[in-house]
Amino acid sequence: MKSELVLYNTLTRKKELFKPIKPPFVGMYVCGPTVYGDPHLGHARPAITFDLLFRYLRAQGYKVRYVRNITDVGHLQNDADDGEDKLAVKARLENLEPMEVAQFYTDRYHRAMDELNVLPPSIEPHASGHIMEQIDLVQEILDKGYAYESNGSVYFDVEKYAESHGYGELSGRKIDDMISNTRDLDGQSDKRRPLDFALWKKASPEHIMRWKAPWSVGFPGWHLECSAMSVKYLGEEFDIHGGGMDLMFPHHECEIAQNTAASGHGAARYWVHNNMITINGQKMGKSLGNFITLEELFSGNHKMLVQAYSPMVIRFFILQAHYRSTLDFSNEALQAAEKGLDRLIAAIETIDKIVPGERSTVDVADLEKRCCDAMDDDLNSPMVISALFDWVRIINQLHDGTQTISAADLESLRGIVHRFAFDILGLRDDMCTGKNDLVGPLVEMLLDMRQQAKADKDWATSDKIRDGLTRIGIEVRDRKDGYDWSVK
RNA sequence: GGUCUGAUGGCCGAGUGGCUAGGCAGAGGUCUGCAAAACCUCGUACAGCGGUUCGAAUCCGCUUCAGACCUCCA
Repeated sequence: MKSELVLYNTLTRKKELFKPIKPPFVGMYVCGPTVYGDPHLGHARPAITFDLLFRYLRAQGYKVRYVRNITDVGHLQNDADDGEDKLAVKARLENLEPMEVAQFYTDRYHRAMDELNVLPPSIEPHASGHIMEQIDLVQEILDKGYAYESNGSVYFDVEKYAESHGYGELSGRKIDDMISNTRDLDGQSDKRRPLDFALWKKASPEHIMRWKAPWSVGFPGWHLECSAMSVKYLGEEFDIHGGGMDLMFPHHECEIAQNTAASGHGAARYWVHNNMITINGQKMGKSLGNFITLEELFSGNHKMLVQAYSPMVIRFFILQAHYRSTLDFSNEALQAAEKGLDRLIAAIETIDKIVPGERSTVDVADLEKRCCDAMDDDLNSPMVISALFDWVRIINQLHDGTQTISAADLESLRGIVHRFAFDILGLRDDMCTGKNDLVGPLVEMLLDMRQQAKADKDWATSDKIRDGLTRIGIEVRDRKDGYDWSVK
């Protein structure tokens, strides 16, 4: 296993050579969705980013345990006012059991991920199934003196913690700035200081998701689950922690503080953060009302969309940008991605039609090197795609006979392209879905008839067959010595 | 207000001291019965102003603009 992979570590703000704690094993934790709404375009970015990392690590021979949680409890809607749970609010509105809501959206999330060809994680723990672990962690932090109980709730004592540890290191914040910036006049809070965050909240009477703990009947704070579950499944120290950049503060910062308070050190070595998707230059968000769900994207059913975009187009679109850059959404950009993807997939299919020659006029090893180098350089998927496109041209030239390739090189070309396009980038060839055993011979019979018509200069018949096939979604491409066809 | 990013050709998007990113769109050509596809050729893009340098889109400073986080968010 060659490991030249370099990852940008938010913790050090540098690209670092990735060295697992215990090779060949790699532990990776990624913040998953809060299942109180439909999965949207924003969910696709981290899912695909870390799917790419997961796939690449596996391709490198690592045995990866990938943990991605489901948040089905515990994200307070508003720390200051009613302290109600997002899921509970949604449940009351829809008159459903909270778990029913969570299950519904979890299923929809899974379906969308499946369509995007995002591999399921090794473990997908639910916050609601790990209340005990979270209570234990709160107790540990209390025992270490970094938390205090107040009226049935437990808060993390940020200032005390900051005396001996760095709070704000991940997000690059200074505690003094934070103190001077957080002058909330919230007199009702049980918190001693505004910076403190909840580890356990006492449930108000109308709060329906609640568990018994030593301090009160209540529910865990919203940073706790990731601390508890990552350590439970990956150990007190593990390799990679991922998530969206917006989670850097306060979520991940608090996570580090919780782990450090309990065990003396942070849990993750490499913190990897994907950037956001923007719409017209603006972040997509619930409050902005400009978010597009994945289902709307796949169906085209949204006022901002001029057409439907297939899951693979979305995936390809996302992979065409580096994960740490913002990616601006537009119909134009998505349409460009769609056409590019079609051309790429068509070329990959063309590989199988290339007739090998005596010797190669092309350097297949160069493609592999470019792809590997790009992936090793902090998962530079746009560079991988760029290399593949250079080879789209070469593949077409090989097919046309302006270049030649030996049988051995052809086999290795096929292997490299499939490995990077399908196994690592996770693209799926869904262009030949219609090419089954029944349709194929039928189409070819028609096209043979068309060849005969062309030979007879019977253009009327020839065009009738072509137009008819085009109408039902079969594209015919004439060649000097015959034809190619594909299902659009 | 504080902290931090970013500004690349018509659009999307890599790169980051000297050597073509790539895709989409556009122009011309080859091929073709026509068309499509494919292939070939084509764009003097790096927000502005200074500075460092033999040389800067790439480093430094300032200016302008945009965005993110500080509150739930992927």
